[in-house]
Amino acid sequence: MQSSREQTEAEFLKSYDASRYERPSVAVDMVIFTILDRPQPNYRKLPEKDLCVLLIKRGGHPFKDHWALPGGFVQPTESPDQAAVRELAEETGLENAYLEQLYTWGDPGRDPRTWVISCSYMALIDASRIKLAAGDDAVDARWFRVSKKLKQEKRKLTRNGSVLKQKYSLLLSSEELTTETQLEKTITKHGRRQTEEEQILVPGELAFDHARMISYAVDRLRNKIDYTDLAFNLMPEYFTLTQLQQVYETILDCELLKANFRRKIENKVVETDSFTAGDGYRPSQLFKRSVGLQYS
Amino acid sequence: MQSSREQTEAEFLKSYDASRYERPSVAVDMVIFTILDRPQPNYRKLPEKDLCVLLIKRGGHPFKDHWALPGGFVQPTESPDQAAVRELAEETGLENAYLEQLYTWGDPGRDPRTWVISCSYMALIDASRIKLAAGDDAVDARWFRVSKKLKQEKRKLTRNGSVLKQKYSLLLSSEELTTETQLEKTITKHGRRQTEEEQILVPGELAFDHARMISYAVDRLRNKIDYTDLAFNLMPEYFTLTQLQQVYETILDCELLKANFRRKIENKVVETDSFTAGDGYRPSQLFKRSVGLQYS
DNA sequence: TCAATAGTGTCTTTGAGACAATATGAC
DNA sequence: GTCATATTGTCTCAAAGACACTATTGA
Repeated sequence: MQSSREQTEAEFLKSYDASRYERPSVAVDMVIFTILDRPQPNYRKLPEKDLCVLLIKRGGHPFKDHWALPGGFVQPTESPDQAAVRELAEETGLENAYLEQLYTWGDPGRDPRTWVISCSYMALIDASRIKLAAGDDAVDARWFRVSKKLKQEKRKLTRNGSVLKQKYSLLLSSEELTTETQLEKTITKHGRRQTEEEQILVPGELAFDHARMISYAVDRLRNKIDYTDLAFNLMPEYFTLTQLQQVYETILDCELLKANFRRKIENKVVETDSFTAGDGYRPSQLFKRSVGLQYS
Repeated sequence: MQSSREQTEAEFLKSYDASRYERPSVAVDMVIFTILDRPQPNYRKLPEKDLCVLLIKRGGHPFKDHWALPGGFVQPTESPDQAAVRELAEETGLENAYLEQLYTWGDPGRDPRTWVISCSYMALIDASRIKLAAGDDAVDARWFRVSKKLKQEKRKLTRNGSVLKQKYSLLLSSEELTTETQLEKTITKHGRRQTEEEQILVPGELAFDHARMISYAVDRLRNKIDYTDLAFNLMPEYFTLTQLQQVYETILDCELLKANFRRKIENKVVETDSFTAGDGYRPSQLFKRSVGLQYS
């Protein structure tokens, strides 16, 4: 195989013409999620949780002073996956967080400078492990609360199928800025075919198409949390079952019944001998993730 | 926003430096699936079904004369998604098949010519609509039967977690060539963290890393067929429930019970007045996909 | 009649969801 | 005791799975 490839170098060089075509820059953009406690005014109450995403304030053009996802260009010596690991480490100092490739975006014109194709990744990190060195390398980095809500839904029958249009509001907020992006998801059934598409109706103040990337990541997280163990990546090593439930509730944006939730996750966790204390109410047992031989 | 971006052109140009970095070529590779009847020797028996993938024989280096996924480079005027639509049309003549982005691969050295990052897509087409104009543009194109099977499984407990190693065999076969690729999937649980990885143990005769792309696509198809309506994209407009069940069985590589299957899909299909005839056994009612307002 | 597939009924088991009841520590 | 949360038990309902039975065609 090797030898036959080197045999006719003329042809090899001919196919090398591909390198004369125009090439895009390829970037990775990191949607880094964590769960943070909301400052709770009422004493001796459980703190509420928020799903948060890490954004940085851009120092240079384009979109100077706008908030954007952390990321960077893929180097010739690394794969996009490796670039994502590197960017995550540079941004948060974490070497081994959960990381998942999401989608590769490349609408012409998504970057006003030049042709850039971007591969988005989702990272899940445990907030207790990270100390946001704000201004790490002279950039502002902040956690923004994320809330994606369905605002409107329209169903229509067409000649040979049907259309479902859903309007969503994606709200990102920190102490410095609150910005809303309005998106429309269109699910079309035409004959046997079903297609799905999400468009930006009203862009917010985020740089590039990063609001859409965040929206996509929220969807993925919501969908996968039910049938995977993704949630544990957002937990500290020891946690109470109520804390775990709060993480599910925050991500799914709905309330769950305690008894049912515990049944559902009972074989994914192991109890420990430790308990919480000093909270003004009954102590709660601490659990760890099960390290057993079940996989999901 | 626009004005502030044009304000300090000096800075704009500075960030434009990104274009001086080395850039990769970006390609799309198409995993085009269909279901084909296996030639059935026994008369008046239902034909068995095979999951098939479209491969083309490469005319040029590298991997000259090896079989490969159809695909091509993304142009500056289009997104990867649009490139996938274009490539699918060029290869099959189909304008509106089901198409889904799968994964973006970019291991350095995956293409011996130069730095190429490739975005893989899965397409599902109804074999009854396609007439493989073999040698369309002077390339051989063939359907290869796909079979991915678990060969071995090892579970091990580690200090702070566990490891599951699964060996798979991916068999691709047509009249011209049968080739096997052996893959190993490693699922590691370490503390709260769960990671998954698939490596090639023994490469087959396919070009580039295309065997891994096919393996990934088969996994995706198997996972999604349970909770989506993907299967209908592989069906003709009118079909019997047994044919639909065969498609599920072929993809999942297991047998299903008729009564249960019918209950599961009864609200996804609509009956018609037509029946099959002349098969040597009881006629079967033909169904269409439901065009109702349910979505999945 | 038989071979082969089409189509339906029902029992059991499993799991999701709803709700109720009891327990415990700080104050 | 009260407040707020922790923890467990049980009932119902729906879906999944297993299995058995009847129906219809061509030969």
